[in-house]
Amino acid sequence: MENSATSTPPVPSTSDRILDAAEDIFAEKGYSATSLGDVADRVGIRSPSLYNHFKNKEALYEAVLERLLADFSAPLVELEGGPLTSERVFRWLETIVRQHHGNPNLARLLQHAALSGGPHTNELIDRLFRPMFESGADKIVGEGITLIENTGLQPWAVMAFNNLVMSYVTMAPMYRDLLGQDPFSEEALENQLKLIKTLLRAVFEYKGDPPL
Amino acid sequence: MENSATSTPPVPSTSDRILDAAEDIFAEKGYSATSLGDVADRVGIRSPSLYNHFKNKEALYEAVLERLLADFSAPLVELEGGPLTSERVFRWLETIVRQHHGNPNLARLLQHAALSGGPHTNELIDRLFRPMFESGADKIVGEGITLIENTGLQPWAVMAFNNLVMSYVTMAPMYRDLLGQDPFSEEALENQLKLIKTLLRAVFEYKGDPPL
DNA sequence: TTAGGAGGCGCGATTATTCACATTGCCCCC
DNA sequence: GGGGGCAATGTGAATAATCGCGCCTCCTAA
Repeated sequence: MENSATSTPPVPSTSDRILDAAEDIFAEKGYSATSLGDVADRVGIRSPSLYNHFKNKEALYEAVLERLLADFSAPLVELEGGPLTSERVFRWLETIVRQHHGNPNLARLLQHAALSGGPHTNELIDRLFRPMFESGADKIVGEGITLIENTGLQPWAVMAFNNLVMSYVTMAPMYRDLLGQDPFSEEALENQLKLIKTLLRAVFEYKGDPPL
Repeated sequence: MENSATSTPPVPSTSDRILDAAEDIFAEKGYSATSLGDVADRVGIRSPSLYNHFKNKEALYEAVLERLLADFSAPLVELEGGPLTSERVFRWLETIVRQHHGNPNLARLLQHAALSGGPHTNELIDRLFRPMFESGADKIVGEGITLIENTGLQPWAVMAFNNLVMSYVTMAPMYRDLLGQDPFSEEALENQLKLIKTLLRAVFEYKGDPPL
């Protein structure tokens, strides 16, 4: 009871510290290039001690995935249901942007999985993206969105906006180099939100098919 | 002289076959997770034989990068210079889309580099993206593009459209699963081009800042 | 006293790299 | 034309490092 509700950081357990370290390293190097020695080093223990907390490397990876998926799913459920106004869509995108901005590791892990495979890749894709195509997110209609409605590009557009958000964090070093700004600063967040908002607005307001 | 100009495939040299195999595997697994044994296996030789053609693993990686950069730079130089009309911008984007569609390996390698580092990462970023910010591609003005002009988001928009293109191929497995279509089919290419064209048109025509 | 958790040791597999060696094709000179 | 180098290119064996992982011992807190 000495560390349950005393101060703000409640002294994370060893298991949690292992999860934290593993998440960072898996996200950086991908599953197969990650060595348990590196994970143990960051925690400050020896690699055989990891086996007191997780069955093996794959189980550790699985636990990392599970925790990330839980963290990212939570704030999105409250946005489900109800009519899909343009404002709702933007709030949904803004939530996702802020999530990935706060913790880039899920996007990085997913990108590694998409490139190289690794355990549970299909399950990861399923649990992250199926909801978007089932709970109505692909039915963005009712406000006169000419862009998507009659071109059959709805799912493509959904994927595109998602990629826009996720590739921003997986390509963070590029942004750092080329824009000369910490891509995870508050200022950069605002810029990305402004751009996405503008793009989204352009899409919602765009009508017709004038000659290019 | 017996195989100089006989048939269409001019019997690639061993070095070229090594480059082909290495490119695929580096692009899939990234630098550190790629084993020279895998490369040699795909070529059909033993791994020590690789050292007859390349000094070491890093030199092989370097050669792969060099060849890819040369291939991708070539079709883009002819689009440089001249006034930046919306049509030019779209043709430029279309060229990039078709390039990455034809060979996804550069995008994949760059994504690995952005995530995990590896040799020559900074040089790779430089040579791929600096031209876009120097030769005038960031000065998309003159047609009344309200979106970009006065918001300071120009480079952000350039990066966004690039990410749109590149993340499509790095996320190809996702597209295959979720859209139920081979992401590298002609049909998928047309869909992606249509979406990008539409987005770009929306951006070019969008003016003003009505309330969201 | 007891059980959980950390460390030390080490096995077996894989990796990049080196080296000694076999084989091949080619040029040159007798 | 035959044969002696010779460079190019392949091979298997060997090395040192690293990896995942199992085993066993010891410490310590309840």
